[in-house]
Amino acid sequence: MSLVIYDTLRRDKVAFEPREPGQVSIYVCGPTVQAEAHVGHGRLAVVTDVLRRYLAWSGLDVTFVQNVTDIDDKIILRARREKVDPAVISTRYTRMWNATMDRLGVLAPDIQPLATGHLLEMHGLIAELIEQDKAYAVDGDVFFRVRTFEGYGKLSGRRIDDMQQGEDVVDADRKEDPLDFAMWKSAKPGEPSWPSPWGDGRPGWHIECSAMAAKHLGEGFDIHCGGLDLVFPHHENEIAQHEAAHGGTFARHWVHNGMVRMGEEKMSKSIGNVVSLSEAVEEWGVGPLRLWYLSAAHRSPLTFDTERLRDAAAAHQRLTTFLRSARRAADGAVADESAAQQHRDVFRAAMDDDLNAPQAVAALHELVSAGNDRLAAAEKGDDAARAEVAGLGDALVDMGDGVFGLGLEEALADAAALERQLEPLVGQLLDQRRQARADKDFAAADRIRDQLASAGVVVEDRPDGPRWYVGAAAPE
RNA sequence: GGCGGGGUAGCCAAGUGGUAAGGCAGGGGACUGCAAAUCCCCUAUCACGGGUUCGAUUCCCGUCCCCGCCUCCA
Repeated sequence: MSLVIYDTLRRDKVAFEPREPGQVSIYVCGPTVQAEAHVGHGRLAVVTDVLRRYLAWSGLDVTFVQNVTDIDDKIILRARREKVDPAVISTRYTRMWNATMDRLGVLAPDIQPLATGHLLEMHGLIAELIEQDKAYAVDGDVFFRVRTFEGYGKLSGRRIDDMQQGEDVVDADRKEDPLDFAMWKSAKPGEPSWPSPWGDGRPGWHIECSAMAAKHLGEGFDIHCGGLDLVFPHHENEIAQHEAAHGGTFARHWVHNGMVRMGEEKMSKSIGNVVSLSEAVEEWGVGPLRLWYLSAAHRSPLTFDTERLRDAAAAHQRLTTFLRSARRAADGAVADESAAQQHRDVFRAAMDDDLNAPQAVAALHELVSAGNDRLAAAEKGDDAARAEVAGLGDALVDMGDGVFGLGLEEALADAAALERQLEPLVGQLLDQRRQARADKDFAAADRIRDQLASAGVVVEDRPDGPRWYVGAAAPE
């Protein structure tokens, strides 16, 4: 493992050094469960999933924590609109989030802590900060005294005095300083609240992550992930809360993913240009969608549009087609592990270099090119070629599915199940077609082929006879 | 205004001080009854202007343009 990764705090690529050799702890800021996940959330999910898979693939033992923010202004607003309890909203969207993640092929977190389940931990942290005079309570609200933390701004590269203060600072009348932020918000009529030493209320947004990350991963855990748009103020405040209270280092590495754009704009709920993640998975399929996510470096912006998704789908098909051909041509041959060594090395080098997914995907394509080159020989029964093709296919699955979660093997298995069902029907049609071709009635033969194609059955005429399979339905 | 990230072929996108991966699309050829799959071949003076250097797309300075954060946001 010699991963080098860009660390937002140090503003540079740095060698990844886990706190404990061989073990990695990752905390990811999860969703505020107030609406369906959109394609932007999917990027966070895939980037962190690939990071996690890659570390595990490299032999490390990964503990992955992603929280759920289940209490917040927007949840309350939505509940009020729908005239239901806020917990109904948070429960609904937590379930939807998890279901969508599952369909996206994202591994479930080892721990998925809820904000409302960690109020005691938050209270402890807040009390500690008050004790140290780094926070103060005013009429049931508790604010963090930003100017007492000298490291404030180190993550986002801001100097406190440069910060522009908008005219509409929330709670300006009660804050000592407009920069201060709420850790505990006093109960408002009609809002859910919990008891606390400072009166009934609910937690501020930032406190939950400080408290839950420390509780589940301990101080100085390895990697904190989130969207680039959370750097300030959310992550900055997480650091301030933890480090002001305990000293030390909150997280060793900060990894942020870039935004998804629609055209030239960020995809964002407030702009209202969001595309539902579950609909995107439905429309494009897991593999193509994930390949699209991996088509740009993880910090770069990535644009969502039909043409790019189509490109990704075509590229994905190239991988699947090779795997199908390789499996068939290998015909049970013992894989030649060395066949893919070079491609594994390139893949690993690319991933080690700041998770350079575009380059790693290129390595997969080069593997496919090498495999395609040997396919003809393998199909003719050349034993060495069969072993090579088998080895390349295995390596493609190992990297493409194991690290990138492309679901290549699964797609083939799904197709195979359909093929078994369709066998009698397709067999009969192909018999008719064989007869038509023998009679030189190519119009009839082509009609049959077209009919099968419209049902997703692809027919290829080979020197040794027709071959067919259920192809991925190409989205239009 | 402050901070940060970018401008590479028709599109997407890596990358390097010694004339630039990969995918998609396109063109030509092989194979095919025609296709499909596959193979071979073709398609970039790296935003602009200076500078450093034997040599810069890659380093430095400037200019133009784009995007993100600075308020909720993955």
